[in-house]
Amino acid sequence: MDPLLDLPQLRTFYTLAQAGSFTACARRLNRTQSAVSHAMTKLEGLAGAPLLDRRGRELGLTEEGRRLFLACEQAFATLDAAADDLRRHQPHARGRLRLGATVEFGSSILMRHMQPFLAANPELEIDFTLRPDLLAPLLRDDLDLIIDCLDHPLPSLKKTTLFRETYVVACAPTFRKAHCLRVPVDLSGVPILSIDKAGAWWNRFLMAVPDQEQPLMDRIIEVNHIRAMIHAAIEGMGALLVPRYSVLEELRRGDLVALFPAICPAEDRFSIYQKKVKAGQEKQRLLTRYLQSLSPAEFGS
Amino acid sequence: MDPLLDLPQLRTFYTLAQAGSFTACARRLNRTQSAVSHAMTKLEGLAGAPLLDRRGRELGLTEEGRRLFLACEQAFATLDAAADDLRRHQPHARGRLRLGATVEFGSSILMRHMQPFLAANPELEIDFTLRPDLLAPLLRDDLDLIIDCLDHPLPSLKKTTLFRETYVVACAPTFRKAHCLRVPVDLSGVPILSIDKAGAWWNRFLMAVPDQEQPLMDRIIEVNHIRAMIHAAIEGMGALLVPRYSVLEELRRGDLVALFPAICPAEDRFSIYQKKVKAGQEKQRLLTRYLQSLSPAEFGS
DNA sequence: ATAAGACATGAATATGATTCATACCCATGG
DNA sequence: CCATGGGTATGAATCATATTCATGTCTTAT
Repeated sequence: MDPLLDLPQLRTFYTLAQAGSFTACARRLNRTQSAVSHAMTKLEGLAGAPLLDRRGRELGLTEEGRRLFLACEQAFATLDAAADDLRRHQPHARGRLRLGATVEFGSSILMRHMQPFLAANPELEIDFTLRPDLLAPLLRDDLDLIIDCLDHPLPSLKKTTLFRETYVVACAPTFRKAHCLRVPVDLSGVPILSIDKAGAWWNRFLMAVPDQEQPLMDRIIEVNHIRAMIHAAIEGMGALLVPRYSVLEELRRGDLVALFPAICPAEDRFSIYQKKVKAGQEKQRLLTRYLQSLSPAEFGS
Repeated sequence: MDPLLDLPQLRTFYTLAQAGSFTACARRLNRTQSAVSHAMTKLEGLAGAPLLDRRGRELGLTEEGRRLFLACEQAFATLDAAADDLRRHQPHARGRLRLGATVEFGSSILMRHMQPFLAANPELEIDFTLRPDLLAPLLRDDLDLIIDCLDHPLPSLKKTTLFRETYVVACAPTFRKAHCLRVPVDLSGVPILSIDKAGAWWNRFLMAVPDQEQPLMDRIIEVNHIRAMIHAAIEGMGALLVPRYSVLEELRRGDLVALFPAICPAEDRFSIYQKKVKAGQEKQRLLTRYLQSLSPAEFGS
C-alpha cells in the first residue's frame, strides 16, 4: 500500500546521512556520486519534502530528514540483525575452493582480508593462485573463481563486479624536487619506470593528458614486477604508474608522493568470474558475498 | 555492507507471510504469481536457508522464516510510520484537478473510493468527467489526468498502471437453468446482450474459446450502456459479458451467476495517463499515488 | 579571478525485476 | 484412475529502473 518507503533509495539515504557527503556515500556504496544524487532526487520526490539541507559545505538533514533517518536507523538495525541471525544459524559451508587473482592485487590486498573469512568458515579449504593469466585456468576448471581486471564477456561465466581500481603516478619526494615535476610535460627526459620497455604501460596515463601537454618519455626503465618497481621508485630511480591500492602505505608514510592529481588515468574494474554452473554452490556464493562485502575502502580505491 | 536484506523481496516476503499464499500475495501486490515465486527463490537464495514451508496446502514459515518475519514486521512498521509522518506533515496540496475516467469504472468503482482522498485534501478541488473518449480531452488540456483501459503510447504522456480488469460472462440464475448453459456452445441461439449489434463486444470472450466450442451467437440484443445491460441480465433478458468489477455486488447477492469460469477472456489494463510536463505537480503525484494505493482488491479485480 | 571540490542533470546503458507461457504437483471427485 | 482445478516453479523475453557517463553549475578557497 505504501510504495513510498521501500526502495533501495532509503539505504542510500541512510548511508548518506552517516557519510556526510554525496561523494563519501558513493564511495561507501561502491557507486558513483551521480547515482547517489539521482537516488536522493527521487526519494525527496516521493517523500514530497526536502530531506537534505545542502548549504554548500557540510550537508545537513532537514527536520523531516532527521525523522526519516531515525526511522531508518531503527528499521535497518532490525533487518541487519535478522540477516546476521540468518547467517549465524547456517551450517558451515564445506569443501575446497581454488581462488585465482592477479599477482599485485592478490598479494597486496586480497591476502590481507581473507583471514576473517577463513576463520568464519573453518570447514572451507581455500587455495590461492596468483598469476597473470586467470581465464584459461578458470575455464579448464583448475580454478573455481578468479578476481581479474580484464573483461571476460563469456556467456558461460557469471561476473560480479567488485570495485574500480584507480591508478596514480608517483615518485619519491626527493625525486620530484630534483626534477621539478609539476605538470605532465615535466616528465620529458625524466627516468620512467614501466612494466614494458615500449612504455605501453603508461598509455592509460597518457590518454588522460591533453595533447599539448604530452611529455616525451624517452628514458624508460623496464621493471617487470610491480612490487620491484615500487621499491625502485622509493629509492628515487624514477616515476611510476601503479594501481593506487598497491602504494597506499607508501603514500601515507610519505615514501612516495602522488603526481598530477588532476589527471585521472582510465580505471580498471575488478570483477569476480566464475562458471555459471558452479556459481550456485553455497561455498562459491559465500565467498563471492564476502568479497563483495569488503568495502571499497578496504581495497583502497 | 550487507546487501542481503535490503531488497524489494523482503516486502514481498512480508506480504506473502501475511497473505498465506503466493497467489493471494500477488493479488495484493498487484503482481503476478510468477513474480512472487521468483522473488522468494531469490530471497531464500540470499538468505542461504529455506524460509517457506511449502507442504501442499497452507504454506507455513520455517523457523528462520518466522524470525525474519518478525524482523520485517518491526522494520516495516517503523518505515511505514515514518512515511505516514512525512505525509501528515505536508502542507495540503492546493488547486484543481480534472480527472477523467471510463464511464463504467468511474461510476461503479472510482466514485466509491474518492471520499477519503478528498477528505484528506480539503484544499484540492477535483472534478470528474466520465466519458468514453478520454485521450483527446487530456491532450487538449481539458483534463489533467485520465484513467483508461485503452493503451495510449505517446511519448508526451506518463503512464502509471493501476490494475488488470478481468471480464466475466454472466446471467441470471433462472436464465442459466432455462437454457442449460454449461459450456460456451450452449450460448448458440440464446439471447445475448452486447454493446454493439454486431457482437464485436464479445470478441474478447470468443477468442478465449477453443475453435470447436465456438457458439453461434445469432440472437444479439444491443444495449449501449453497461449498467442497463446488467439490469437487463438480472431480469433474465440474456447473457452478458462485463468487467468483473461492475457486477461484484450482483454476483455476491446471487442476482447473477458467472458462466464458464474456465474461460478467461483477455484482460484490460487500467492505467493513469497524464502529461509528463504536468506529472511532476504535487497534486497530480498525490492523486496518482492515492489511486495506486487502492489495493486491487478494492477494484474488485 | 581561477582553480578545486561538491552536487545536479540528461541521455545512454546495464542491471534488475516482472511477465508470459508452460510445466509440475497434489488433492478431489466423477 | 484419470480428468480437473488450485496452487507453485521455471526459463526466456520483456520491461522498468538504477547506474553510469559526460557534462554543467555552484560554492569555497587561493
